Formats: sequence, structure tokens, C-alpha cells
Amino acid sequence: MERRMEILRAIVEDYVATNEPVGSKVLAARHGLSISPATIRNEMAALEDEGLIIQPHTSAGRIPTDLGYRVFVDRLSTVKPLSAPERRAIDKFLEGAVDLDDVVARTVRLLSQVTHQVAIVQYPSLTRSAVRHIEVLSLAPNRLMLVLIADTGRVEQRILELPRDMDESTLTLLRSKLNARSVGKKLAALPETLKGLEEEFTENTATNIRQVIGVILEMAIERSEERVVVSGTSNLARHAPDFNESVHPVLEALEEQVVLLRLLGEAVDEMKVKIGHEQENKKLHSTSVITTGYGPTGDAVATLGIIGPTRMDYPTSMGAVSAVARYVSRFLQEEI
Amino acid sequence: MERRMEILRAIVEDYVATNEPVGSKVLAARHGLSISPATIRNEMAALEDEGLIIQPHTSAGRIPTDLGYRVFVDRLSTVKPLSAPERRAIDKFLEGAVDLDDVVARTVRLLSQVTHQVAIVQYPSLTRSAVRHIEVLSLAPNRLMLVLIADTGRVEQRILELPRDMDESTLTLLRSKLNARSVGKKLAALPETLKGLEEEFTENTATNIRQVIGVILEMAIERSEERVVVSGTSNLARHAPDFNESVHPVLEALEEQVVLLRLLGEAVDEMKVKIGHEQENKKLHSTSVITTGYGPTGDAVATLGIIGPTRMDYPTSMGAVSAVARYVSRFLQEEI
DNA sequence: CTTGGCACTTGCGGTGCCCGAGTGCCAATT
DNA sequence: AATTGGCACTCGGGCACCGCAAGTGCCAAG
Repeated sequence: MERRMEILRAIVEDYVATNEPVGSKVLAARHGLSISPATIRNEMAALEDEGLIIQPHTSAGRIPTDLGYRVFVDRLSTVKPLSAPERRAIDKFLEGAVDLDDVVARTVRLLSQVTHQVAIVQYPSLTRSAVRHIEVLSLAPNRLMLVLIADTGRVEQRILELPRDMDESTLTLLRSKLNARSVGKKLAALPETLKGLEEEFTENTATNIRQVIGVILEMAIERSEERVVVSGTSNLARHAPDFNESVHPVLEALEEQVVLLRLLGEAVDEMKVKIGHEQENKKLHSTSVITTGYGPTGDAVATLGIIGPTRMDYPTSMGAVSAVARYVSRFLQEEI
Repeated sequence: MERRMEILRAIVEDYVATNEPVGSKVLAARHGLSISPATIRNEMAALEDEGLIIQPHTSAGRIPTDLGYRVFVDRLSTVKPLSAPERRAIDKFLEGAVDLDDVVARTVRLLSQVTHQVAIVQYPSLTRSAVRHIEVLSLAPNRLMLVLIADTGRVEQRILELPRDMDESTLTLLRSKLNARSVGKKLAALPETLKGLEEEFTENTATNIRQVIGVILEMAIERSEERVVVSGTSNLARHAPDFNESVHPVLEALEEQVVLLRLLGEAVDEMKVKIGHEQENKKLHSTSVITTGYGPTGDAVATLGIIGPTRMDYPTSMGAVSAVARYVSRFLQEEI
């Protein structure tokens, strides 16, 4: 049994490296298994019965199935740490980032370059952030600009028309009351936090205030999770032969925010790997996804990861994803 | 001569529609030219001498060269207006946009869907915008957040560490002085506008103020042009056979901000078309680019456009690009 | 100048063939 | 009982060949 798994590992590693179905002979030669091809053939037949490998056609070698990769990832491999120069490169790459947009943009680029795969990075979730400040600017007597700044560095702004004009003093009052109530509170709690605020104003202005509250809640809740950035799609083309048909469906899937968000899933700390058919989305059946959460505070407020062909170097890729997540988390903590 | 051009137009239109080299016979049949195949052959030979068409191989029909497309675009075609339902779709698509990010995101998506090509949209240039408001928030005694809001809707923010603590009253003063000086002024003029501002403060705070000014200028000038959004890359794969080799180099080029910015070029009002080898970038020699400026005020503050295979439907694509630019300009004017 | 006719070129799809890689099974060996 | 060498078998890929169809250029006649 032990030996059989050793053979599976050899098959996966060889196939990932060469992109050719691996036969019993090369397996015996290339890996230091002191065992004859015939024996390997027997074991391979068993592995095929277990559904871990298949032959694409009779006269070819074996390649791992999705299930084979699964076993490999779960039991046969260890996450490979990055090399020292790679780690230094990451540090340097993030170094000059000036704001959250910049951090996210650099991170996604970095991740795709390190892994040579398509990288996906989600902006820190708004609902998991807390309010750092709410600013209210008057553009015209009946036109306000609201700026919501979260402690994760995210900034959302919105313009709204007021039903009635608002004078400067009301504005000042509104601003201070808004901040007094909400700063430091979770955005998810804002509906609760701001409830009844309009009652602290005169009857006349209450409609205006309700309007303002409405827009703030919109900013905080409705659009909150939806920002995702992708980079390195050209890597898809480089691995093109790996995808059953063409890269088209994959590219298509990557353009839908909804798909991406589902792909990243809930932000959790530990690393997750989804292999081929384990994915719900049919367009992605020939791809694998590696994701992990990240966030400045230690617990995950967003997810990042990569997507590539199922035939990928899992140990290295997993190492890269986890390292980048760690670095960007630390960077967010220190800088933004 | 007139007739020869008519034949070129027929070749382009036919080839764009069918993606097959077009021969003299189908040309005589499909288009209402009351002229025999033999005559057409003579004219085609002439067109080939002029470098407007070529035969991929001896026993095949002719296809247009880059130069052929050029002549077609410049002299033989008229921009095709969108259909009424398409126009309505555009309106609807932009309808619910809540802020500039949203407008840009919707626009790029829209453009790629309408044209079935890769769409590229540049954010309104900061240096061509004017200041709407500068906000200064205190996060800690020695930590400020600066928010710069432009009249084109763009919002940039930056956090900075101060060399010394800054008290609340200085902050208020700074805020009002900053806005008094700069609101309504062009961002490009900010270095001039803010010059000597620090002298209006006590010696002690002058270093702080200088720091703040420095960061504002950074926001306004240094990173100012660089935001570009791309959508619809999956359309590349759909047209894959059109690209000489693979889509890889094109995808690669589309990932470099610098390349994209050069592609879009200076924001100018009229529409520009670059065909195949007219492009400097070698990776894009099998593509054509259609761009035009847009902006809320009537004159262009940014550029948008599409990129696709040289074998594209120029009249329709040009119509779509120009229409979308018009619509988004109007939308920006009204809403943001 | 236009047109029909005709000989010529050439890529493409289909066919048949061989070769090599790899297998499964069996009998012999340890 | 597990391992191994041997052997017959399968099958896909590459290659050469062939005929076809499309399309051309040129020429001579209208």
C-alpha cells in the first residue's frame, strides 16, 4: 500500500513535470524505485481500479485523475516554502504601495508572477471591516457626497440628491453625529447603529437624513463583497494544451464577478484546494483553484488565490499562495 | 478606378463576414456586380500589385492586407450607427451606476458586449480634472488621511505619517486653506496653486505642511494617468484562429498598463483606428485598435476603445465605440 | 475593354501503412 | 505469495500518396 502511493506520487510528479502520460518503464528508470516495470504495471492497474489514474488511450502511459491529484495533495505532498530570493522579491514588490488599491493591484500581479498562474485577489470585505470615518461633503445645497472610509483601507463614495436643501450647520451636525455613532463599529452593524438617527433632527430635515442613511447602508452592505481583481490571464494561454478544449470557457468564467466570488468562497484562514470536477462550475472542470484568506488583523477579511490547469505543481503553488497571503496580511497591518 | 475600389470593398466585407479567402467567382455572384469573374480577376491582380490584397496561397482567393483595410476604413466605409434596441440597452446598462468606479466598470463591460471584442477604458485623467474637494482626516496625532476628490468623480486617498504631531485646530486651518486655494483649480496646476502654503503656518508646523503638500502632489500628478480597465478578453479566444500564432502575446500585451496606455494614446475627440502593423507593439501586429476620447465636459478627459483581430467589422465596431463614448460622456455629465 | 475558355497550381481531406510505446497476462523464479 | 521477464496485442501518430475542388493567369475572340 505504501509502495502504491509512492508510485502515485511519482506519476503525479513526473506528469506535472513533463506533461506526458507516464509509463511503467520511465517510472522505473527515472525514480529510484528498485522495482521492475512489470511490478509497477501491476500496481498501476490497481491504482486505475481505485480511480486514481487513467490511460488516455490503450497504448499510452497513465495520468492522474482529479481524485489522484486529491490524494496527492492530501496525503503525499508537503507545501513547498518559497526560496529566499523569492521571499525578498515579494517584500520588494509590495514595498512602495501607497493605498489599498495599490496593495491589491500589486498583490494580484505578484501572485500571478510567482505562480505563473492566473491570480485572483478579493478586496477586504466591507461587512467585516469597521468604520474609520464618514465624511459628508456638500457639492450643492441639495447634493451631497458621502465618503465612507473603512479600517481595512477601503474607501467608498457616493453622490446623492436631497429632497430638500440642507444648510451648513445641519451638515456639520450630521457629520459629527454620524461619526460619533459609527466610528469603530462594524459596517455590518450599521443598520443597527444608525437606527433612529433621523429622530435627532427637526422634522423638516428628517427626510433628508433618512435619505443619507439609506445611501450609507447601500454603500456598506449592498455592494460590499463584490470587488475582485484578476491578473495573469495570459498564463492560461501558455498552458493552453492542458485545457480539454480551449481556454475560452475559462476566460469567460473569469470575467464573471459572481463566479469569481463563489470561487473564492467565504474568507477563512486555512488554505483550500479545489481540483477539477470538485468545482461546481462546469466551465472550470479542467482547472484547479488554490485559495486562502488574508487580512490585517490575523483573521481573514478577504480571500486570494490562483487558478490553473489541474496539471499544476501543487506543492509549489500552495507555498506561493500561502506566502503571499502572509506577506500581504503583514503589510496591511503595518502600512494602511 | 471606382470599380476597383468597389471590388476591394466587396472583398473586405465578404472576408470579414465569412473568414474565407474570397475568389472571383463568389465575388461576382454574391455582390451585385454586373461584371464577369474574368474581369474581376484582372482588377484583383491590380489590387494585389497595389498591395491592398494578397493570396495566402496560389489556389486560394484573396484577403485584404493591413493597407487594404486602411483604404477600406478611410475611403470605402461609413460608420454604422447602432440599432435602436442597442441604444436602449446602453442607456439601461449605465442607468444604475452609483459612482465613477461603477460607471467605468459598466462601460467597459458594455463596450465588450456590444462589440464582441476586448474593451479598454481609461479612467478620466486626473491632470485634466479640477479639484472638487480636499479632505484631511486625522487618524492619529501623527497620522493623516488625505482624500482628493476631482470633478470627474475620481477619488484618490493616501495615508501619511507626520514628522510631528498635529493638533486639531491646525488641522482645521489646513483643511480650509487647502480648499480655499485649490477648489475649482486644475490638478495639473496644483504645484503652482499650493506653492508657499507652508509659509502661512508657524515655523513648527511648516515641515508637516510640506509633507502634506508633497503627498497631495504625488496623488495629483505622479500616478495620475495610470488607471485602465480591460474586459472581454474571452472574446480573444473566440477569434483565436484570426491571430497568426496564438492569443498568448496579445493577452500578455493587454496585461501591461504601459502598453494599454500607449495604445489609448492622448485623449482626443475624434476616433482613431490603428490597423495591424500600423501598431508599434509587435505583439499586436495581428490586431486592430479603435479608440476615441470621452469626457463629461465635451472635450476628452480620457480614452476608451476596443482591440480585436484585424479582420473585424470596422463600420459596426466604430459605430459602437463612438456611441458608447457619447453615452458615457453624457452620463458623466448628468450624474457624477 | 470585356469575356469565355483552358491549362496550371496547390492546399486539403481521405486512405493506407508502419512504427513505437505501452499494456495485460502468463509462466518462471525467488 | 510476490516479483519478474517474456510475449502477443492494441492503438495513436506520423508519413506518403492521391484525387478533388477552388482559384488563378493568360490568351484569343467578341
